[in-house]
Order: sequence, then structure tokens, then C-alpha cells
Amino acid sequence: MTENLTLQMDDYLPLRDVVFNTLREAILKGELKPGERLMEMHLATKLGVSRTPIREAIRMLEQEGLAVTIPRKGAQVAKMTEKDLQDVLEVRDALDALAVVCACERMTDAQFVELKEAMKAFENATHTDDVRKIVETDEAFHDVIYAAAANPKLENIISSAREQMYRYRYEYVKNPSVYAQLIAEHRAIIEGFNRRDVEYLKSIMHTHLSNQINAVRVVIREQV
Amino acid sequence: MTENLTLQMDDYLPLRDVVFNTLREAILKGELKPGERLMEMHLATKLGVSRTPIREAIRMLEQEGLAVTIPRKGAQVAKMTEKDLQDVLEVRDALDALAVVCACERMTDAQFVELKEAMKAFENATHTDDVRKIVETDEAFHDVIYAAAANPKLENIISSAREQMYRYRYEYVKNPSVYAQLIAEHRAIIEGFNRRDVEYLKSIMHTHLSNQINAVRVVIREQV
DNA sequence: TGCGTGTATTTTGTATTCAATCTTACTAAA
DNA sequence: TTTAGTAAGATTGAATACAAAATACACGCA
Repeated sequence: MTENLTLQMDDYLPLRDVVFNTLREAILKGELKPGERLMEMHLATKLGVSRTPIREAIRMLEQEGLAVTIPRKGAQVAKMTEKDLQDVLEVRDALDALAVVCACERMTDAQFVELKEAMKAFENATHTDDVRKIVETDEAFHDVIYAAAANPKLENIISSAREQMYRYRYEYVKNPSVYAQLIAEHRAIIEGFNRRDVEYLKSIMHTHLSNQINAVRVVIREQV
Repeated sequence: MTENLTLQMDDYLPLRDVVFNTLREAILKGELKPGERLMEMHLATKLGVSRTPIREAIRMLEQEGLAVTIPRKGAQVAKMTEKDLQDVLEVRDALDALAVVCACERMTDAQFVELKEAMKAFENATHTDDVRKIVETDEAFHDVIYAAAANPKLENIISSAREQMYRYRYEYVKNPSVYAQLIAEHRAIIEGFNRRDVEYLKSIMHTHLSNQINAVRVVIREQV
């Protein structure tokens, strides 16, 4: 009885959050492209709500760095310049390093098992041509690491930094020739955690991230 | 003529941003205390606007980590637990390290002059008993370093991480016995930039940050 | 054709309204 | 005295309404 009640409470989501999640997903999946205008009335009718929750969701997207608003002109999906990419990567590099240091200290056995399973799931996904699944399992793999770092603040900041560039990454992941390398790097990461070798892990993570730069850079250059 | 026009354009700020800045300041200065409720109607009448811009500002504060909203109950100023503090410090430690590495590479001569001036301003401020001024000049000193890192994304993330704990820091800074140490550390930082000694800078920054932990921790413990 | 100009339309900014939920205070019963 | 229940008021959630600004477009003119 009471369980039902709390369940309902958890179930309730303000429309602003529903809208926020919807738009966020759409941006990350590339359905809303960088530079595309986010017109309130248009989105409102499309999602069947009024402008109020749309506007609140846009404020949230803005703070996440996924949208940019120009007063009296409206919001649009944030574009990244190459400089932005460079800047974000610099930050992610530092945060990923911190994450592996923390995770190395704090990872439980259960989480290590989870990591190996996430690895397998990713490997399996690369054998399909379901790009979405590949991206998702890749993210899931890294999520295990971030969770193992046991630092929710870090997790938040990394995920917001990831979001900003991940939406440019689909093109990169579409190219099957990179799968072998990604798998090898993931394996190396697992090996690193197995040995609890922090320095090794940091360098692998750095490589893993660097490999994405050029690919994403190309996608960014293509953007008008 | 045209200058006047562009000036007006720059001058225009949507009310949501005015409200956001106002509330943000109030939270950071401690006028709105952790746990205090942010009631829309109350704030609206107090600031002489309607609820709409208040709500949008609250969404922004929320995303900045300065407010927490419980659906159908409203927003309140975010509280930090000791764990939160620990987590944020871990992140800031990593980001500050990154910032000094970047700044060490990229700092211009003009910025170095600026840093030394900011140092002097801080030192002068400590000779007064204007806590606000001391806090501001301290922040300004660090802002010069962050600006010198020439990475706006990093700057954003650091400033949001700083905000989350700075509002607990007033009590710490109120205690004049710490000024000498702060000044010494700032001097060491300048010396580090002078020598372009990255490792030294990293360790100083780490110390500088660590010294705040216990002080802030005490303030957090006091919070009901 | 190219360039302003003025108007109509669209879009955002803000306020107001209505509905749903939560709080609080009071009453009544154990 | 305490506790359950209930009703009134307060507060948030969402939609609508209105005002101001930006945009688009047609028109006239050189």
C-alpha cells in the first residue's frame, strides 16, 4: 500500500522534466541538429504541452550546455567550434584521470564484474550494425567506471562534459574500422583495473579520448 | 549613435537573468541560507516581477547546483553534506591542477602583471575587516589564473564547482588568523608562475584547497 | 536589379489564470 | 493528551493571455 504510494510519487514527473529529457535525448541522438532553432510554440504543439514547461526545459538545457539562447531571438541547439571541442577534451581528460584514480581505489568486486559484463555487451554490440546500441554500450561501460569512482559530483560534471561532444560522435562510431581499437582499449582498461595500475589506466584513458578528437573534429568541420 | 543602439542591446537582460543573478548572489553571500525555501510568490513580490521569470531562474539555479527542487513542494537552497564537500573538493583539486598547467603554458605577461596586482589587492583587503572585500579579492586572484588557462569550458565548470562551496566559506575567511597563510600561498603561486614550475604550482594549489576543507567542514556540520 | 521602408506575421518575454497538490490548523474521538 | 480526519489556505504546475520585439515579405523607388 504505502509502497504503491511512494511509487506513484516517484512516478510523477513534472512536464518540464519530461520535456527536458525528451529534448536532451533528441539533441544527443542528433534528431535535433546543432544550430537548429528551438521554437517554443512549435515544440509545445509537437509535444502536446504549453509553452511554460518548454521554456523551463530550455533553461535547463542551456545550463547543461546543450542549448544557447539569444534574448528575444530564442534558443538553438548549441554548436561546438573546434576550440570548444579542444577545451572540453582538456577538461574531460583531467576528469577521466580523476575518475580512474578514484575508481581504482574504490571499485568493488561486484563493480569489476559489472565492468567485464559491460565490456562483453559492447563487444557483442560491435558485431551488429546497430550504431545506437554500440554507442549505448560504450557509454554504459564508462558509466560503470564513473559509478565506481563513488563521486556523484564528478559523475554529474563528466556526464555534462560528455554530452557536449557525444552528439558529434555518432559519425565516428558508424565507422566499423574503429571497433577493433575501441575493444582493445576497453580490454586494456579492464586489465588496468585488474592490476590496479593507476598510471597505466590514466594513459589508456588519455589515448582512448584522444582517438576521438580527430573524428569528432571532422564532424564539427562539416557543420555549417 | 549606433553605439548607443548596440549599448542598449547589450544592456537588455531578460528578467529571468536578473532574477537568476540576484538569487545567485544572495545564496553565495549567505543572505539565502542553505535549506531556506525559495517560494515563488514570495520572491516574485519581493523582486517586483511575476512568477514566470522566478521559475525560470530557479531552473537555472537548480542546474548550477545552488538549488534543489522537490516536485510539488518547491525549491530550496541546496545544502551540502560533508560527502558532497569531499566530492566537490576532489573535483576542484583536479580542475585546479589542470588550470595551473594550462595557465602556466598560456599566461601572457599582461596577465602575470594582473595576477600580481590581484595579489596586492587581496593583501590590502586583508588589512581591512571587510570580509566581503576579502572574499572578492581572493576570488579575483584565482579568476586571473582561470582566465589565463584560456579555456572557457574549464572556467565555467570550475566556477560552478566553486560556487557550491564558496557560500560556506565566509565563516572561514572571517577568521583573521588565516590571512597570513593565504597571503603566503598566493605569493607562492606567483613565484610558481614566475618560475613556470608546474609541479610546484600543482602542489601549492592542492595545499591551498586542502586548507579550506576543515574550515568549511565545520560550517557544514553546524547546518541543521 | 538592388536597396530601403513599412507593414504583417511570428516569436519571445512576462503576467495572469486555473487546477492540482500540499500544509496547516482545527475538530472530534479514543 | 494524543491521534485521525477534514476543511481552508497556501503553494506549485501548467495553460492561457497579452505586450514587445524580431523577422519576413511585399512594395516602391532609384
